[in-house]
Amino acid sequence: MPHSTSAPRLGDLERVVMDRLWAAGATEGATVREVHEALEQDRDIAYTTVMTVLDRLAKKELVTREREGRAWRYFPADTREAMTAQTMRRTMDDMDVTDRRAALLHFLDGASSAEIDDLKAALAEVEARAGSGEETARRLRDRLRR
Amino acid sequence: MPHSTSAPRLGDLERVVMDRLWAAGATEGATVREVHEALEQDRDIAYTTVMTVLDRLAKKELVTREREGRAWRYFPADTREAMTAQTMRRTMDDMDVTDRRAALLHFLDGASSAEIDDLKAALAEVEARAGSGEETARRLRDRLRR
DNA sequence: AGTTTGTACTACGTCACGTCGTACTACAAC
DNA sequence: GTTGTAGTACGACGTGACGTAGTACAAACT
Repeated sequence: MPHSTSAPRLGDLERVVMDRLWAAGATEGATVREVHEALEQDRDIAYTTVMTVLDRLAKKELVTREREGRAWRYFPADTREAMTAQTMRRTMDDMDVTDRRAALLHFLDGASSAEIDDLKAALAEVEARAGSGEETARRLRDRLRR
Repeated sequence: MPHSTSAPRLGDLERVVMDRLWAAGATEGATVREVHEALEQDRDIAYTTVMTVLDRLAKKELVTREREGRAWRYFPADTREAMTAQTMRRTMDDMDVTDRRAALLHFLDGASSAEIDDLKAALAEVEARAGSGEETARRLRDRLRR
């Protein structure tokens, strides 16, 4: 049996391509040609290489695509922030961390004070939403699961 | 040029081996034999396989080792929690997240309320340490860098 | 001296990724 | 309608990471 790290990770080029899609905007998306033209400014890369990467990203469901004439238009499946958060969460799950408080403490230890402020802001926002009748994405998911 | 995702990731078996080391304890550590005997209970695995994995973990500096007679005794280089936090942090860096608040918000969205409590506890602890004269590891690092 | 214990080094299969080439197809321009 | 020209689909190759292990060889017991 070979290896099989649960979730899909991003390679270097894959990340660069995602960057382009995000730069293009979630609703605009981009075609292979557009991404290729953008990347070509910085590096020497074949059109088909970009195509392959976009294709693999679609298979991993990190991007979606819609027909546009004969071509496909690709869209990021998630925002950069959501994808990042998801990866972070998966890391914690994969590592089988039981003492999450300790893990988070270590995480904060590596954080700048600006980041800690960000975290407090995020926390406050979650609290606020919990206080009002608004349903967070998480709570919605929880509810649907039951 | 092939790919090169900045930081070392753990494969499945590597993680299992780390689990054994952590189970053995950071100060006790374990020899190849010990780890092998433990793993053998659950799966059919060669002694040398364990050795190779431990060797690679050492090269990645995820474990350290000390001579003990002819054998090596291996120790986890970090706690599970520290390593997890480090990986999470690296994820955020790698993903080039500018809007950390949004990322953290998404992270919290995937969190259970127990986890949120953990986070608040961790945050309070950091605050407390900042308030007292105690120096956190981060602040120490910051200071040394300047 | 023979057996055991342990390491070092090499090796092989597979998968993920970066990287393309080629074959084939619609659609447009002549 | 024949010739280009996008575009895609599919396959392929090289390399590094990992899981997996064999072999060779040194040290340590018996």
